[in-house]
Amino acid sequence: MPDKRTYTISDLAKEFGITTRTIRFYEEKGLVIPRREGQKRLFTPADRVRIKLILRGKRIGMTLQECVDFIDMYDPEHNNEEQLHSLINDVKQRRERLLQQKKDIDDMLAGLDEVQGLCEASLARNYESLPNEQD
Amino acid sequence: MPDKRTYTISDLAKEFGITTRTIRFYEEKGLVIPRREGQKRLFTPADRVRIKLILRGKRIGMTLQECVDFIDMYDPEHNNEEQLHSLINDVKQRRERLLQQKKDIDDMLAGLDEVQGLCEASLARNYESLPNEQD
DNA sequence: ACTTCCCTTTACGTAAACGTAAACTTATGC
DNA sequence: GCATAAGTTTACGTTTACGTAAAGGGAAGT
Repeated sequence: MPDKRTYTISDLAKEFGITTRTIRFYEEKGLVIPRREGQKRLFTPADRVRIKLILRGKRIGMTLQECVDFIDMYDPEHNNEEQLHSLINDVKQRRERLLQQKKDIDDMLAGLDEVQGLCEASLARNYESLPNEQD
Repeated sequence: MPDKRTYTISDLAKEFGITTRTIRFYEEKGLVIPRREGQKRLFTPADRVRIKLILRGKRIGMTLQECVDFIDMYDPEHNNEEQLHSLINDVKQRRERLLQQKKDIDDMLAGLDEVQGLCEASLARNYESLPNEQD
């Protein structure tokens, strides 16, 4: 049977390290649509996943709208051939951008290695020129 | 001899696909400090590289300030041991974040593959059910 | 001299993504 | 019965990263 668990707003806020305000803001934007129990919001596991995906997108610099667009590629509202080709095209562009980002990251990681190397070398030189127990 | 080439603001704007306003904004923020010839800005290759690095940082969602901080890790203002250790620590945290981002990207790429697969399968099914020349 | 560019400064405007405060309701513990 | 905690709505504030005029200077072409 399907997962019937529900979450309160602060459950999710705590889990993801965001504020309740943020989650309400996402609802305002239509990013999540929790049910209500009286006035209180009740989030489903599906909502939870959406938030997770949004935060993932944000980590690599996507706007909220881009996050939504990305997520929406999954649930198929693509009935006709036209839409399918369009979607494939979107996928292609997304992929290229992601690959560029990956390249950027690798370049930066290489930079970090270099910096760290210089630092450690500099520290080693310091110790060398200082008296130690073997003296 | 060092590269003595210079660039105008629109040279760089064109090269990087940004507006002159953006470059002036970066100067306002101290991100680049071009020389002046009269009133006009003259950018050096070093400025050009800085802009390039800034744009790279932005592509993976860094703020301008984070870009600057990142770039500044290269030119060593780290004299004493204290600063060196601090810098190494920064490097460590940066690296972890970059690795997380890389993981996020790989997850998304996998998602894209899946979506594309579904699209193509759907398209294939369409052709299957349509009359063709062999009929 | 006049237009056409490219450059400049100053300054107000804007979209995104929340932060923050105020004012109020609803269940829970003591 | 009253405080405390967690929830709610409404609404104005804030930061970042520029966009977009407005108003003008200086050189180059015709």
